[in-house]
Amino acid sequence: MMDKTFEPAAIETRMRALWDEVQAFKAGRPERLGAKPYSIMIPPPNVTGSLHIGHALNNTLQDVLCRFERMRGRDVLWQPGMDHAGIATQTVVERQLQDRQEPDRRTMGREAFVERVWAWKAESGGQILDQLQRLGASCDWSRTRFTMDEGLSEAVLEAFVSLHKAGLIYRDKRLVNWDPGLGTAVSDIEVVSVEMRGSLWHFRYPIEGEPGRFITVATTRPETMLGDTAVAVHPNDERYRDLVGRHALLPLVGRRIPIVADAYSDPDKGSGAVKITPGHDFNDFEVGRRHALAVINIFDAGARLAIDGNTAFLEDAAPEDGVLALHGLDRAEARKRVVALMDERGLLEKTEPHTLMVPHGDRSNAVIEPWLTDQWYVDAAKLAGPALDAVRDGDTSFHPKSWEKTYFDWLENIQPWCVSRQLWWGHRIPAWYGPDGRTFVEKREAEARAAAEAHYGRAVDLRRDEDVLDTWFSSGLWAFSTLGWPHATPELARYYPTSTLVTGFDIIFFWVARMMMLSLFVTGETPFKDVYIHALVRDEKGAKMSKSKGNVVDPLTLIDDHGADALRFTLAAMAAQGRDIKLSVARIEGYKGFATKLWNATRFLRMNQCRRDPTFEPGAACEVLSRWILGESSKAVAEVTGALDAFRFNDAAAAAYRFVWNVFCDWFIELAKPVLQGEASAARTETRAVAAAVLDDILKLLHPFMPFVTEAIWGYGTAGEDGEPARETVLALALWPRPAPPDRAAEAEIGWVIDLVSEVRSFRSEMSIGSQPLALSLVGATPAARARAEAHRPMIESLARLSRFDFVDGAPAAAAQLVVRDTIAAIPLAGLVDATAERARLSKEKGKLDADVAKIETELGNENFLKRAKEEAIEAKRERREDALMRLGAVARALDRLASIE
RNA sequence: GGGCGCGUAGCUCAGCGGGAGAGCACUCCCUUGACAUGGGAGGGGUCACAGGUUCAAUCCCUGUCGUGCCCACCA
Repeated sequence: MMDKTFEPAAIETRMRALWDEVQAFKAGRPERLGAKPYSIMIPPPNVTGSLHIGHALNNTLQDVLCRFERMRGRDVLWQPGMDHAGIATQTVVERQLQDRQEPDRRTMGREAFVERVWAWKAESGGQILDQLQRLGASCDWSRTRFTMDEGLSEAVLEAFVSLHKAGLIYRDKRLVNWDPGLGTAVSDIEVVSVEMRGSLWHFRYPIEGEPGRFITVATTRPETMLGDTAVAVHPNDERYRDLVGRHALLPLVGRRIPIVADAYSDPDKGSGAVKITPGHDFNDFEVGRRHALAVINIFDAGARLAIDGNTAFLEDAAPEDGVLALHGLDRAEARKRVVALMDERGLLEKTEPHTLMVPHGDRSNAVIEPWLTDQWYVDAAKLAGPALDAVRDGDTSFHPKSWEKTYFDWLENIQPWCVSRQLWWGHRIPAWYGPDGRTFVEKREAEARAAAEAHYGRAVDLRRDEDVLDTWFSSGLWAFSTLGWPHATPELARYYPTSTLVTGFDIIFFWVARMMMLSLFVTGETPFKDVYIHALVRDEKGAKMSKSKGNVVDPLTLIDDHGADALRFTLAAMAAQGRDIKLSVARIEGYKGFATKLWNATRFLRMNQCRRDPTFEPGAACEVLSRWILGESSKAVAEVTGALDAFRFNDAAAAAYRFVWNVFCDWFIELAKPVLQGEASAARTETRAVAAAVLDDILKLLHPFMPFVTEAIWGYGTAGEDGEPARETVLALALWPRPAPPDRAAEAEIGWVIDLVSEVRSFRSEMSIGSQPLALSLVGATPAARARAEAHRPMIESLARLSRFDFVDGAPAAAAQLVVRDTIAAIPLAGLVDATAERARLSKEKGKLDADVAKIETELGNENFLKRAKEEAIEAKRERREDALMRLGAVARALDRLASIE
């Protein structure tokens, strides 16, 4: 027997053990090898990660799909795993070394440090996988992969080498986004612009050969002037026309720099003349290229001034006293000093307050410095073509479709992807350099040696590239590397391309687009058929939740407090929202109530011997109530199925909720009580079986959303009572119900009963009658109506709380009259309410009906409406008019009768 | 500067061409043997604003206002 109260925590632990025991989530179960595969690759969480609310949403939706497809009989692979998260993990371990006052990474050396990271992973990495299981994620946990494990590392090497051989990966020296905090290059999408308040300094640069004449340039970054190699003005700018081709003398540095005409310069900005620093500004770099300007790097890897002994800086320069003393200063300090020096020399024209967008590293939050270095790049523009075509041609579809525009816009304007990182934790780039700097890219050192030997004609010493790859490079291979690629495994053949990718829009660029590009290049196939993009869970201000802001809602706490099922149901029900979800705890509480409701309804059915009957055939049900609830159940099955097929998680959840609570519990169980609690009869036997059968369908419908409570109620492995057969399988592997056609006659009949009961309840409440029993008479009922009333008499008497229920020919005097479809029900007023109250009630109803009828009449009187509207629309309107008129007539007659009594 | 959203009941949000919905909150009634984590009945909305298309607009189009996000190389 079930526990009296619903305790999610206990159930969750037990069900996890059960699924584990029967290996419910294992892909490739022998009995399903003939079935169509369905596969989802989990967006691999960071190994350093712990479950946040975004993961909870993302994985709930994936789990809903996987459980749904599994119950439809598909062979489901939900591939789990983790990402090595280069920067995040290296940072965590470095911090740990610092906290424990151990030698830092440079002191311990690369090999020891990497070993240390592995040790950290073994000890405290990957807690998130257990947390996902607490959420109920039905991944095939036996297949868990890690981007740094052996197989995936091989895939990375293979992909890198073949991209290189195809000329799609190359090494280049150009400006990169340098993160001085982390000491590594990052890609452009890892840079976020932050609005900051700063100043705009106007500097005077003396014109060569014309003492006393200056050209004024405005800058937000005074310290970079040390690296200036030109001043640019617009070709059409009259003010400066005579200066083009001449030179300015860079103050403090004494460098002679040309004044060039370039359309990049905007006459309306600042002074119209702009200082050009090709070494530390992306635009200036381009200007420099057009005018063959020198590129001077004035910073070291930590963005400190590196000018002393800097040959590029010192060439053709004669730094003033004190300038070389700035060597080693941080950017911010250098800025102050440069401004002060310029001011002292009377070369600071003015300083204006200015707001500007400053690039920051998304991980480190350090100000990014454009810096000239050698890095590895992926030729993304070339890879983008097939990735664009795949979506344009519909091989891959986004849901909602509107995200395709975002995807197209980005790929159409894509820049080379910088994939090298100056870190130690990650996939080391398989490139070796010969004595002359020649590069050999091979999967293994031995192959590189062989290639080098072939090239040089002798064995030479090779030096391996120090850098590792961007974490997103290995994530980009995830769709197939997890299945064993580059080996032709049976899993690869069976589950790739995958079915659906579920992710948030914030990683369309980072991950989705790159998986598309890399998968298409490597496998020639689009990695997934459908991409479902869900909302981001944000805080109440619409900001991303983050630990540093302290605005996170911990899903594990929510699970502790309300149960995983309630959290999951809430997330699924809210999945429709556009781009923001503001999670409401009240809503979660509400859905916990839903799980409790299901629990208690089940208890009631068990108490009333509603057992599954294997011989029961739903199609052969005789009772109207049976046929009705079976029809309603079918409707719910169709709704939930259709909604899930279309990724409308919220509609699916709402349809299931409505059916279970508002139809099954509120009406079916209540209507069935007289039979269930009555004497033995064929009707009782049938009702019990029907109740059990519909409950089974309910458990199935809800299982994708609330796996724990439904599996617990399903009761696999627990003894059936009173000869009830034991379950053949766990619910997770049971088959999804198939809808049957609804029974219109039963629908009309039970609908009438429900309306009658509702009318009586409404009357009782409006008239403040309380709970005392009422006498009710059907007035002038047709034989059919009479038969119907008789058939359901026990239900009606019990739900409407009637002391008497009979039939009369004419309306009794001093009685309230209720209109129920085509029937009038009369309740004697004597001793209950006075005629005034009843007249008020009827008048109110009449008012509503009058307004309704008037509105419909107007529409039906409109010729254009009749001429142009759809047939169904007109017909529906006519039906509404008939119904309203009928009710209005009854109400009017009742009012007349009241008047005649008084 | 471009792009994409959103403005619907007190709150959080669904709906998106033909009768305005849910959860929570609120009011009233009900401890009837599944559930008071409950049951029943209610109140509450010119669906941001202004035009337009249509027989018909919360829903489609245009604009305005408010609000949020993404992208962008501006001194």
